[in-house]
Amino acid sequence: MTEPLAPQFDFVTVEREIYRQWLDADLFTAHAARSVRAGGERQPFTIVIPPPNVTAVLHMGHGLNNAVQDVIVRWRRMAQDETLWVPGTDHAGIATQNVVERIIAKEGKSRFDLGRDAFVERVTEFVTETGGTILEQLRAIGSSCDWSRTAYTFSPPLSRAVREAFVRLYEEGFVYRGNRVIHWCPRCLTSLSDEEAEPRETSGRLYYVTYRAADGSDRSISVATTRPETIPGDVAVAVNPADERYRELVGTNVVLPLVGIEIPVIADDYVDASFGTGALKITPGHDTNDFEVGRRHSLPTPVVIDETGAMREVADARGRIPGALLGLDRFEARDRIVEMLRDAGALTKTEPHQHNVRACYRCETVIEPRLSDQWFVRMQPLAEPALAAVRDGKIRILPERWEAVYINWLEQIRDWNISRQLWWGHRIPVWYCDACGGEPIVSRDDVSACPNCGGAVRQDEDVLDTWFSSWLWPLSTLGWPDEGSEDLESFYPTDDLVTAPEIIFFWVARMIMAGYHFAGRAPFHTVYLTGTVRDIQHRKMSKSLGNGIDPLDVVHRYGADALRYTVIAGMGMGTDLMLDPDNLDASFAPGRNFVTKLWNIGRFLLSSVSDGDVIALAGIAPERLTRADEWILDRLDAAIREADASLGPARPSRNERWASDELAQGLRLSEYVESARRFVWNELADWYVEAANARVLSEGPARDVARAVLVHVFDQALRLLHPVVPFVTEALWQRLPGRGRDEYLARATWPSPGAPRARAASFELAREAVSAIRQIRAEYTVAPGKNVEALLVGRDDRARAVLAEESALVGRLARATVTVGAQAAREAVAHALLPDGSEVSVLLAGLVDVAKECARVSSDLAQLEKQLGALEQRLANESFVSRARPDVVESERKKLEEWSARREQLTSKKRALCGA
RNA sequence: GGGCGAAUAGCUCAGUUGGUUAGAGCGCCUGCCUUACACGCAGGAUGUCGGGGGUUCGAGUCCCUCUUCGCCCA
Repeated sequence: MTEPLAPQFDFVTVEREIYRQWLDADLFTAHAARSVRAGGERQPFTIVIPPPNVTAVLHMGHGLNNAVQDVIVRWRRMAQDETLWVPGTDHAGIATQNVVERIIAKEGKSRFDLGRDAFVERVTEFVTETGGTILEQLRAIGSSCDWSRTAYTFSPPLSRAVREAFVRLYEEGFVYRGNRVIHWCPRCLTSLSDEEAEPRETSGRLYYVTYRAADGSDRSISVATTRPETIPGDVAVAVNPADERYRELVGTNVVLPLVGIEIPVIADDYVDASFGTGALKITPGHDTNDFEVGRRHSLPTPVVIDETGAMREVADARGRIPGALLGLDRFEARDRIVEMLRDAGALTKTEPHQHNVRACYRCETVIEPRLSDQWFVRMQPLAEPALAAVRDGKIRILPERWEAVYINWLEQIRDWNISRQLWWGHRIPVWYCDACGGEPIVSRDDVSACPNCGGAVRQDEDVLDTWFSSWLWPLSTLGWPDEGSEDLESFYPTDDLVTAPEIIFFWVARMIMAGYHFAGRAPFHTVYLTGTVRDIQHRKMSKSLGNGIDPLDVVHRYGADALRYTVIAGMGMGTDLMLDPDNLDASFAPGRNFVTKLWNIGRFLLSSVSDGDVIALAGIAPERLTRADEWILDRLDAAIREADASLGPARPSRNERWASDELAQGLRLSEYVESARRFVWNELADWYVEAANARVLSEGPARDVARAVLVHVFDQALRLLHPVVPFVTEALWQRLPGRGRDEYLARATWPSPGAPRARAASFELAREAVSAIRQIRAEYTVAPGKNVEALLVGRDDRARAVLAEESALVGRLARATVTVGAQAAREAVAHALLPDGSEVSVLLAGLVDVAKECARVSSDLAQLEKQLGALEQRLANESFVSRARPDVVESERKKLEEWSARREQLTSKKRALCGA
């Protein structure tokens, strides 16, 4: 009927072919009209992708993150939700600009040589040519995104959303222009947000500098600083008001060394009396904290370092920089000023000092805090609903421990600097009229003339922080600000957000704020934070360390399914994933082995049912099922239940709020995978396929039943596994008997468990008998091909009946000729006692070693005695019996009964074998 | 300096509200190329659950403390 399957799963060909089929059948496109929110029949389920940078190429982090999303999305699609996974990319302002600047630097040019328009044109070209590579790569790992909805943060519709958000926030008073000390990258020549200026542990030096009193007395005050080059910008020396040492100096003036200017000694609580000398130099132009102190004391704010990091009298700083320092880079200036201070006798000592220095998150250049005009968003009012959402269980963060981090940050949130002195990004929609010099004109539409005087206007030179477009992503990709957008109505709020913990502040928290502010609702109900991919030494994989693994390399070697299986099965919730870049075979063995196993099961199973029709299981009368059939159907149901329990619930059962018992449930992907794996491998392949084989190969009605069960169970198993290994399951499923041409597993219904099966449990006795015989065979190293004789003695009538009915099966699986008797054999045999008390004896002519058997029984008995002793003691304990839960006591009593019976059996066996 | 978390088999990790003899994958040992699968089959070994103290009839699980490691914020 069908061609036999290839001996090896040709994933290269098959994966390409299957993905093309999915696209041709348009399986990933969501239909807004089908969502219940738009009057349709289906629950919507939506994930928006964390948009990778438009210039990015796929790395393991993406591989992991998108595998997780695809598992969830495919599960919900099969569960018949109207499922939408929105793909897209981020224009990544600073990152992309840096990439293109590096390219033109090779041509010997800077962006200033090209000019703004030509540079932006150049970046646009670059992005058009190379951008979107990563989206192609996502297909190679099987991502089932709705490609018809591919979004880009710099596209016209999303740019419109950005403008709308900015203007609305301005109108509402949340956006303002402020003159503040911000983080400045002297290489990128832009300001950065608090989050973009990342702390780096650095070994520096602490310099102790003496500031002499201005009254000519010999009094002085020594300050400790890590940045002596900022001394020319000092406006005060601050001490703690409670600090006795300096009390009498407060209110007097000291002289700024090398500069000669007089500055006051002030008292401020900010100063930590225990750090350094307890006296702090205050440089409001170049330190955020000092800026606040300066403001409290109405001090001036001289700026002595320019935008490139060079010493210059930039503002309010006339006469402050000694000639020898003028024009020097800040680090050269540091060395120079240290020498000068030493020469002047003002440097009392230096000592090594570990501290955190902020660095640009894009180029690692040390940040220079700098006073400048920037646009800010007032965050505290926006943070309140975002804080409440997590506290009230409208949004859950998994693993839960990240909730504390989120809450902690939001509780002390600071205003967000959103302007960047870059060229690549959304230009700030603010215009200035120099003629009338009035209020800035903030507008949704481009402004060409001043609305007041009709004069010329110029647009603000700055662009917006990339994250100012990212925080709108769940809204803007669905059509916001167009309130009538079908997608917005049908798919917003979305469901899960899957991302890395590093961007909780950059992105996750801000999206929640934007969701509440602009749409009045949380953008999603679940935040799932993945772990980090690390190498064998637990170092984060990174380009610079060269310890990365290219996911596409893995796809070429072992297939996308193997990659997906390995990362999903290997990553518990929130735990890091360790992979060895130098040993891909070992790292991806779990996935590769499993996919191969699945393929081989399919190959065997499909070839054995390929001739003639297979009856649907529903057409088989229940009484025709064997005990093995019922057992595997029962195990299947158990696997389905476990998978459901590990994955779900998909959404809060009550509207928009998680019940406390649901808060931490679900999305345990590794547990789901393990349930499905165990079923397919350890139950279906290891037992049922072996057990059913004889019937499948036979002629007659038993064959029909076995085939029906086999096909049904495999069909369901493939459904269960499809989200994690979509390609191989789709390829096998389409070959199952009775499949039509245009049926796809990707759209098949998710399995649901059936009613309990009474006889299923009794099959365990047969399995235990087989295992017991196999164990004896292994212990006596009986050649695998050699048949043995085994006698099974049931503990009671029921066990005897089961063993009698299954004796042929037991014999076949254990390579034994099985007799079911009423009494244990007396000859020299190897014995085993099954958990229920039934006995197995294997006759081994000439092989049985009585001493060995005696030793085995004795050790079993000793073990049992020990446990039984503990049990008896527990039950003899009055307070246990009276205080433990009754069901616990009951089960302990039952156990005592069983174990005692077992002890009797073992004791009599021991007597027979060991003599005495 | 403030906050959070982790420590369970050689490695990576499960172990839900305290209640069977603490599990899985990989690795390891023994025997098998038994015509679906050696990327496999059968069997096996391995844990004072980081140390100490406490609560409890009962602790890997709860509390305190110490040690080590990690993360976030300053």
